[in-house]
Amino acid sequence: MTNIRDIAKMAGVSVTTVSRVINNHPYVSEEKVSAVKAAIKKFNYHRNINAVHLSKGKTHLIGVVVPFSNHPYFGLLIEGIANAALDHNYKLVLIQTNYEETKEMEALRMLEDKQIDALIICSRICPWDVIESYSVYGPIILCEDSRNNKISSTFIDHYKTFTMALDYLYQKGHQQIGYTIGRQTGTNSSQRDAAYKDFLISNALCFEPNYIFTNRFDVEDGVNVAEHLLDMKNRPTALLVTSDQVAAGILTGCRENGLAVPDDLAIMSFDNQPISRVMHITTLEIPFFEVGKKLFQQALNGKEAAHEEVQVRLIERKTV
Amino acid sequence: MTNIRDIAKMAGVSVTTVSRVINNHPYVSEEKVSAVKAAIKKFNYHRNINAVHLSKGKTHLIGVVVPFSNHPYFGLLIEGIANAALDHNYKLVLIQTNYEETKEMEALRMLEDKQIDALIICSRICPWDVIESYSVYGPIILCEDSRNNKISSTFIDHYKTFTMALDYLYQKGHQQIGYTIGRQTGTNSSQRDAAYKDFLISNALCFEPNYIFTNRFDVEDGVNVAEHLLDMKNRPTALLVTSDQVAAGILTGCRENGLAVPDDLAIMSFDNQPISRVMHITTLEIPFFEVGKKLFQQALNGKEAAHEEVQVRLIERKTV
DNA sequence: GCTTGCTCTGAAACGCGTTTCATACCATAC
DNA sequence: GTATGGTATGAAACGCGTTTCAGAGCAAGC
Repeated sequence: MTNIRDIAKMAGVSVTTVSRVINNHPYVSEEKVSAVKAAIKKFNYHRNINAVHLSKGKTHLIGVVVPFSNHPYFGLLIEGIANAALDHNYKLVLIQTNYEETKEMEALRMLEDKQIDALIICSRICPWDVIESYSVYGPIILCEDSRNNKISSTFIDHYKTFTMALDYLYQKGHQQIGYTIGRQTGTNSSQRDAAYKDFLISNALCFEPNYIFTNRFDVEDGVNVAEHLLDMKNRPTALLVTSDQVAAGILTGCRENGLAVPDDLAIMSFDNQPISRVMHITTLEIPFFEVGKKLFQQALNGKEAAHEEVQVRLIERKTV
Repeated sequence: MTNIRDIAKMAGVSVTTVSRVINNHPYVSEEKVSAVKAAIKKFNYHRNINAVHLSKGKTHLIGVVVPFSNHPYFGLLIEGIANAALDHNYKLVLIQTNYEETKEMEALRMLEDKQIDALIICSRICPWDVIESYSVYGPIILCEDSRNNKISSTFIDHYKTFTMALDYLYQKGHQQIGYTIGRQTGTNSSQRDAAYKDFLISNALCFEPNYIFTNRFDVEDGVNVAEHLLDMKNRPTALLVTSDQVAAGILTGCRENGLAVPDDLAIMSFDNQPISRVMHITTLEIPFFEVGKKLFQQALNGKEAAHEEVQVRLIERKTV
């Protein structure tokens, strides 16, 4: 393999000059530029990018931590980040954790080792203090409300959003409202839980533990919720569903079992994925591209912790 | 930042010995091992991974080219590859092309620059000869039948599969069979097209150009197909659909418009994604995890071109 | 006529871990 | 008693591009 010194020799210039030509530095005479370019072409020279990385201490690589890649929520988030990265000539290193803490630690260690310039964590398992301790090595951006912490974030205020959605359902006459959620831990979930409980209290409603369906991620989980509903004596009249996929499953399950939507059960969902459009599901739109863009922007700028709130938008369709 | 030489000095050993300790080389005495480990701990030393990459000429990074990240097909493929990568301590660099040739070229150039050890292309736009010309720089693996080329692949024989599916529909009494497909170009599509045309000929059926729906990727495209169908005088009685998402859309569209499935229209789909299970769509299962695993395996082994065929499996449900 | 400041160039230092090669010691093997 | 081979260790070379620093040449400004 030819290296920069070979090219310098061939072109009759110094290594510095070759480097300048490669990096479009202005102060190189035309003749040397063409001599270097000719040599590069002749020997099909390509700089060893790892040497560049070592020398510059940067890799133009940004780590993206997701629990799964095949879930539409994360797929869309990745797509949003990927598109922002494209524009800035950055590449993404995908770190799929399956929610295993060791994998998340590996991602943090990649930041420490300077294998990535920044780290975007779309969903976290590690505790705050661990993540904070790694933030000295480079920007870490989270996708959850971290205003109480020293880590940057692009987030949706799920307390506010959930409250808004619950109020909306309440105004439509619903008093028996339940919700489905993915995992129970995590900032987003606890914000939602808090909003739910506060809503019940301020409207003097009873807490029904079996109105809450946890670990619902997928269409099939949604069908399962619908089947559960059938067996309930005192069924909720409305459900807040934290993913369009789950909502689509519930809707399908209801239809198959003769439960009318929205008359027997109102469904309000999250995300506004294509499936919700097709199935006319009322949903709260998350602007994934905007989120992805902001996450990337923060990863790029780094330095001080910043917090970007993103607003959701209610899209009224036919399930409420 | 402390480097390996600092640690060597602190521990009173040579740089080589430090390197040996880090890499668990056997020939180091216990006392030196502990001295080095102590120094590493004391100074919180972490080796600069970019120096390792430069020195070794490897990055433990594998590039994965996809047109989109948010499509369930690619999401599942990525998930399969990511899981295989996890087991082997490799990381994935996600290169989203949006089917732009320049982006795919960038991925090839990353291989040339040694930024990635291998490249998996899930869907390709560049012509064969271009891809072949880059295969000298490292393993390139494709996700399409490349038995005619010098590039490795894990693939599904779409000619065989399509033929099988068409025969199945024919045996069920269908003579007016159409199909939907994503993009028209590409090996997979032309194999399918060839299978379709051969099927028509060998069964003495007429070619109806408007039985073919191109550029159908998503649920919404599926709904659109259903709406198209309504306007047709001489409607197909069965449709082969190359994605569960599209099939779900068609099914939804049919139901909304009073077209009975399978009586008015039979639907046979591909992938066996969760949505097809929930909606009881008859589909041809693609074993994504197996595909992902094999793709990764080939990327790892590299060297000579190899071809791995993967079989699909018919899953009979309620749409045929 | 002298200062300032831009253009152009290259030697040398820098970023840093791995690997080869040489060497030395000690213990079996014959 | 000598050859053989494993254990243990370090100096130096290697992978390679970027950047700093120093200096030369030339033109515009006062």
